[in-house]
Amino acid sequence: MGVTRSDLFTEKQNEFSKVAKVFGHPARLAILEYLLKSNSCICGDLVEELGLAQATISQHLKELKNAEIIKGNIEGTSVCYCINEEKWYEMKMIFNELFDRYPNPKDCC
Amino acid sequence: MGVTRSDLFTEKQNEFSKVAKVFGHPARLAILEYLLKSNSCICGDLVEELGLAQATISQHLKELKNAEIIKGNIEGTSVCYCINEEKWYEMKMIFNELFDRYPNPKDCC
DNA sequence: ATTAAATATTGCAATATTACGATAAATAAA
DNA sequence: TTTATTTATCGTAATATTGCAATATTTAAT
Repeated sequence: MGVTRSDLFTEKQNEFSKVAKVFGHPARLAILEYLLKSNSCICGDLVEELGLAQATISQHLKELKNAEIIKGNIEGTSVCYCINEEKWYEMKMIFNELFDRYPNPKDCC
Repeated sequence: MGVTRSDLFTEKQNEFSKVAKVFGHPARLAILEYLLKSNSCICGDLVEELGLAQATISQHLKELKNAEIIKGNIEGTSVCYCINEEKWYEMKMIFNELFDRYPNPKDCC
């Protein structure tokens, strides 16, 4: 066993968790924060900045791209990465939708 | 190797990713959503509701509790779980802090 | 055409996560 | 005290993730 039972959950729950999982690694957060302050960068910048191996950075970039959180534009031999604006706002929205569902006043045990 | 290089990242990044990781499984989202609508519940409710084994639910509850996202109060033979209000608002805040860091107007590649 | 530069992919080892049956622990009810 | 109820923990198997060296791929420059 040991395989996530996606069949038991809603499409929304599976989608949300997939996005959240991308935030669930400090290297990917560091990449996003670097992109937030620099607007765009190439893989090599991140290798220098973060101190992880090039292959590792590339892998994290791939996951961020798969989740559509970032976009990559080929520019010569390098790839210029930046945050995907649409997805960013969509994420902001769905996270807030969740956070705002907390009942107020609450009545806890 | 294969062990996360927490030493390379900031305390904030490591903490944030730890919280995000908890959101990164549909079962835990389902648990939180159930708690949001019912205000409180016991482990058995979730076993029925979600269809995962009791041991599995208990494990997910443990992770949610470790992350301080939920609290558990012993009531007889059962444990009443509910959302930790303080942590909930704290999470809302730190996620929004991240999302709001997106530069506008942006200048992408 | 060669060489250089940048990124992606492959292959592998280490570690972490997920799931569940079995069992333990703790309290309530009889 | 015995039994029932509820949750936690243990043990284990399957799967997923992380990291990096080595290599492949792609385009630019010479």
